[in-house]
Parts: sequence; structure tokens; C-alpha cells
Amino acid sequence: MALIQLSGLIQETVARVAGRQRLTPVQGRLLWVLTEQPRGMAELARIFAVGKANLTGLIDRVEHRGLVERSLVPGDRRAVQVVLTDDGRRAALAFHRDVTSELAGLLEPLTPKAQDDFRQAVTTISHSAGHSTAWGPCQAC
Amino acid sequence: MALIQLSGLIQETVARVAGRQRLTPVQGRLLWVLTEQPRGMAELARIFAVGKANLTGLIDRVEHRGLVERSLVPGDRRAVQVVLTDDGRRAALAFHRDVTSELAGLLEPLTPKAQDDFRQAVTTISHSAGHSTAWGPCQAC
DNA sequence: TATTGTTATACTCTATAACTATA
DNA sequence: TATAGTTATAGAGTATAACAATA
Repeated sequence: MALIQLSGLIQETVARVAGRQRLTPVQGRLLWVLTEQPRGMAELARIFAVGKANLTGLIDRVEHRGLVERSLVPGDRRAVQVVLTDDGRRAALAFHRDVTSELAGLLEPLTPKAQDDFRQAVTTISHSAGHSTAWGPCQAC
Repeated sequence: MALIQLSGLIQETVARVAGRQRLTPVQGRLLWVLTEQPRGMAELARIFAVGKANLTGLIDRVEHRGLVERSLVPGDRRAVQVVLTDDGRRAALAFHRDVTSELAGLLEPLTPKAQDDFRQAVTTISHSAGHSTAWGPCQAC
């Protein structure tokens, strides 16, 4: 099925771009999501569709690299907010820029009209499936 | 980027279908590949683009479930061939059938012409990228 | 009681290096 | 020497249950 091959192509692209900054795809996606706004652990667990227990290690690893910080939430002493550091924001923007660029490159063999039609079809499919992959909102995408 | 959301949608579909048979996506893909023909460990490592050391555990796990067998190769006492059992073939065919069906369902919101154009675009993109995800050949795909 | 986040445990996938048996 | 496959080890992601602190 051609769709699976396309998906593999996309995942490889994301993995390759992330790898350049020694990030895993999940870590790249995490930084990407956090460019929009800081998020709590339970919130991130919901976005990534994993158990919240998994967020502890995931955040630990990128925190140790200085890309994010756990910050206290005024008014709720249970909660933390995960926020990008300056380094983390730089990494997130570079990741976002390169992924966007390389994925756009995949469409180059199509004619401009075919590219437009393709993007429209992808949008239709995604919306119809009620999908919220939460790679973060992106005006340019 | 819409492409990433589409990719996430596809991966989720594959994972969901695989999960119904208590398979991981990688295990589903392994069975899928083996429907074409038996393969050696090094060969599978190349197809999956991982180190051959990883194949040992991967095959162990599906072998313990009775889905594949290691069979001797006449003429080379170093080699083994991984071959589907009857159960494995049944699982592979069900996996293939359901994945194909559900992915085709994703395209339903498109008009028939848009579906044709979309499939054509996906094929163009995949070929242009020189991709060989090796989900196995499939006449119907 | 419900929610937030953590700890502990286990499994799968992947990467790497070292090793064996055979070619 | 080269190849086929394994063992050993490590790290990352994920699933689950139990737990502490706070709301």
C-alpha cells in the first residue's frame, strides 16, 4: 500500500532531521509542541496519547540536556509546567524549519497544481479522521 | 505540516490493526514481508534497516508465539531461513487485509477522481524518493 | 474523592561491540 | 578473510500498577 510507504518516508525524514540534533523523533515533537506554549505533564500525556507515567522519563531526558525546564505553577502545588529553555527554543525552531523544508521537498516532483491538490486531499483526510496529532499548530503548514 | 499528521494517522491505523492480533507494528510488518518468501536474518536486517543483531530477539518473540520458524538452509550450515507457520500466514493475511481496508477507508472522504489523483501523487513521491520501505509487494496496493 | 506527578516494573525496538561457526 | 547469526549491553519509548501530595 502506497500510503504506508509514504508514511515510512515521512517518518524517516523526521527521524533524520531530529538525529542531526541528536534528538529522537519523540523529543523533536515534544519541543515542537512546546513552542506553542508550556504544558503540564498530564496535558502532554494526553497530547502524545501515552500514560502520564511515561512523561517523567521523557521530560527528564530532555531536561538533563538543558532543552526544557520544569517550572512551578502558581496556585497549584501539585502541578509543574514544562517550558522550553533558550537552547530548547533554538533547537525546536531549527527542527521545525528543517522538517518543514524537507517535507516540502518531497512534494517537488509534483506539478504546482498537483501539490495544491495533494495538500488539500491530505487536509481533507486528516480532518475527516478527526485527527489531532498535535505536532503543534503551524501557520506555514 | 499536514504530511506529518497524515503519517501519524497511518501509523496509528497500522498500530491499531496490529494490536487486534496482539502484534506490534514491526511484527505485523515482519509477517507481511514474509508472505512473499522466506528470508534470512541478514536479509531481514537489510529490509528493516536495522542491525542484524536486532533480528534475533525480534524473531525469537514471534517464533515463541508460533507465527514463524527458523528453518535450516541446505548448503549453508551458518544460515537460517525465517518462514511463516500456518498460524503466521493466517495472521499475516488478516493483518494485510485489515490494514489495506482501513487505509483505503481513509481516502473515502475524497471524490473518486481525487482518490485517483491522490494515489498517483503518493506513488510519484515515493518513487521519486527512491523509497523501498519493503512492506512487501502487494498487487492490490 | 479526584487530580498531579512520580516511582517501580516489564516489554519491545534499536544501536553497538564482541563472539562463534561456517564459507 | 568474509559472512551468518548470536550474545551481551545499553538506551529510548510505552504500558501498567501503586504511591504521595495536593485540590
